[in-house]
Amino acid sequence: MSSLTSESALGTAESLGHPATDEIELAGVLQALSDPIRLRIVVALAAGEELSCKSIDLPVVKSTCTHHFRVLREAGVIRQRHEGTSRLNSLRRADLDTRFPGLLQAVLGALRDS
Amino acid sequence: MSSLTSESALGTAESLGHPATDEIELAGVLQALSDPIRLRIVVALAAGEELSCKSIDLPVVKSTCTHHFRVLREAGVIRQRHEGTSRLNSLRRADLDTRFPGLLQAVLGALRDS
DNA sequence: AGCAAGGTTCGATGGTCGTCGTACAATGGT
DNA sequence: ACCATTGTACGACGACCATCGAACCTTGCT
Repeated sequence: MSSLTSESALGTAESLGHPATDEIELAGVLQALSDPIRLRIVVALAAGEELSCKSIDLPVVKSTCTHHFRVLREAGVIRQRHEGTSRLNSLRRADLDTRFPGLLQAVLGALRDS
Repeated sequence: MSSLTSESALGTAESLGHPATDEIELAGVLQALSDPIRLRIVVALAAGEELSCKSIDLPVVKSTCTHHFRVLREAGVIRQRHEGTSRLNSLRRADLDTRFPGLLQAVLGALRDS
């Protein structure tokens, strides 16, 4: 299912299962973005700053939070890295723009209105 | 679940549960587009012509086909109308562009490469 | 009237998803 | 050393989803 099998996705120092840019799949990204909670996460990250899971307040418990961040990470939407006890998340904006030009911008634009 | 309760969505002459333009929801559209078979349908309709269900050949049986077209219709991605014994489908391109500018174009662009 | 073609409806099935709670792990401060 | 903080892992549960087959409906043709 996951297709996180490439070297670049798993091996390197600090990463935990990020797909390479050219491995990001459209259906996967759309799927990942089709959940309201995950859309909120993306909106929060759209400002550009790295945010810990806890700093985005969501109406779900911790373990569910972990789940949503993992879905976004495995789809290639966000990047996660460890920093002390927390995990910092950021949007893979450049990677997404490379792979699917205009997509993220369109989604964020649609989100700004609502 | 469906939120297809408005007058404009259900009542009129030829329509069967199309959401009004301003009722189209982003998460619903993304969800609808997150299935490979439905993406194939969208690609086929992107040329601009109305197509019957049968004229798009998909690796599923009829009833599954009906299911996918309904998902796309209820999400506001396509429009369906009766014509004789068949049902003609078309992309709601203008409506989607109004509601989520650039989104459809980005998706279609991403699809063209793959 | 009879029939073929194109779609829908319904029930069933197996798989995935979102959610939770509990237990666990890692880090940093006191 | 202890503990609080932050997050993960795992198991469970209910809901939803994609798929199929069979029965049915509608339209158009002969």
